[in-house]
Amino acid sequence: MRNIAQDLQPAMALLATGPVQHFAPNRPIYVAGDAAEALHKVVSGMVRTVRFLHDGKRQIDAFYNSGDVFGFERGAFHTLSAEAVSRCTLVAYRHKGLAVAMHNQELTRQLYRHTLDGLARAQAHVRLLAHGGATAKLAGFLLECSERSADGRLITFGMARHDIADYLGLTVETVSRTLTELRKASFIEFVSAREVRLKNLPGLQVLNS
Amino acid sequence: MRNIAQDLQPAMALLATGPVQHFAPNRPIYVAGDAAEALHKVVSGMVRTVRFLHDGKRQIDAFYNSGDVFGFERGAFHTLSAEAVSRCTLVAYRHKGLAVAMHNQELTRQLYRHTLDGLARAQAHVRLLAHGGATAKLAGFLLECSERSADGRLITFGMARHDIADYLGLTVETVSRTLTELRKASFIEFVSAREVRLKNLPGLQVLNS
DNA sequence: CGTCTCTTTGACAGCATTCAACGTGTGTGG
DNA sequence: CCACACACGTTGAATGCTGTCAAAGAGACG
Repeated sequence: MRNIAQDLQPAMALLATGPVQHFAPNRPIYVAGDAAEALHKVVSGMVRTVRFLHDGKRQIDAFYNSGDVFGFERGAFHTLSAEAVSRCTLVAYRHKGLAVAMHNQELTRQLYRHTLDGLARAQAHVRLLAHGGATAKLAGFLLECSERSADGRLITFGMARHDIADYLGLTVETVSRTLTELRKASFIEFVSAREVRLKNLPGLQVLNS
Repeated sequence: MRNIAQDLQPAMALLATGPVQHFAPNRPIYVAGDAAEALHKVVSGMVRTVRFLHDGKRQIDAFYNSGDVFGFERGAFHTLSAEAVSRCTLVAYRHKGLAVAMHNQELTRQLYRHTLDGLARAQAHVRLLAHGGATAKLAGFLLECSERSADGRLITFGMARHDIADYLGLTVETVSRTLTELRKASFIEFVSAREVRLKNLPGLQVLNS
């Protein structure tokens, strides 16, 4: 059975590249309310999309790594802010150019595929958030990181504990505590505070289920 | 009684449509793992997309009302199941037809827009789930229902308490308790168990923030 | 070497879940 | 028309987990 998404060729360049941008850690890329003039593709480093709540709390909608495209909006303005997590470089694809590119069927399909990626990502995030316990959430988060890592068993966090907490709807303390519990139970092993070795993938999948 | 063809006019009028389908409450529309052969548009009634967890628990990914399109998948198979909440009628758009339709720029644009709608919906859901308390979640849910209701102050739930609970990552008991608290605090008023009048919209927005 | 941020750990209070029981409504068959 | 069954909804009490407040340890960088 063929599906439109299957026809898309991920290997091809999305578009003729726009301006290349560099950002230092924690620098804003765009802010909620800004005009949404372009999509952004991560060339290197890591990006987070963020929502700031009225009570001062922060919520992370997604993390983006090399190859990921972000900045999709339904309307003319950004509903989220985007920030550099680590030092990173991006390429911008302006919507003006995209409108023209819609004549090109291949590019249209790639754009569609990246949107579907974002949708799948958001749905996976919902699954993570709705399914109860802190242990389950962390296990799920580790597995998510694992899938995006070169070595599936060695994860290098690009982000701080605080970022993980705001992504999972937990507090920093709970994240820290739960990670140590996972370590004590031999599910994981710390190389450093930001590097984790997964010692029991099946076990983590059970915790996550 | 409206003519089905009328509902199709604004979106994808030129597409070859599959048969119109009718479903009784709680009947499956498709199941996770099925081949994703078509998108579905709700003509009338309400649909939920569902994820069944290994421990027997259930999670609702989204609710869809008249005019909404669902069934977007990144791969060739459905990752979620879809079920009728109420008695409902749908129209299917097969991917075969869509692939041909990608030549038509206007249809492509509409398809893209519906995907963005799904993305925005999922992001709003993430926001709801991550932002703490049961009261905040219910307030957010009521506001979400309000925006989709003809009369913004009178909501008619199509779904059971159990569905609301699985959508918000809560238990039925907590949903029930929290709704009565909101009633006692005069934020809402029950016409019946499935009909609520919102008496304090600004107040609910504060609770939700 | 000192300062700052990040991370970890502890104690306690608060809130959601769990288990249990009781109302409520709806539809079916007698 | 009534009675009953069954699914849905509400309420109560106790447990357990996460948030909060507080403080100390660990790295990074000048």
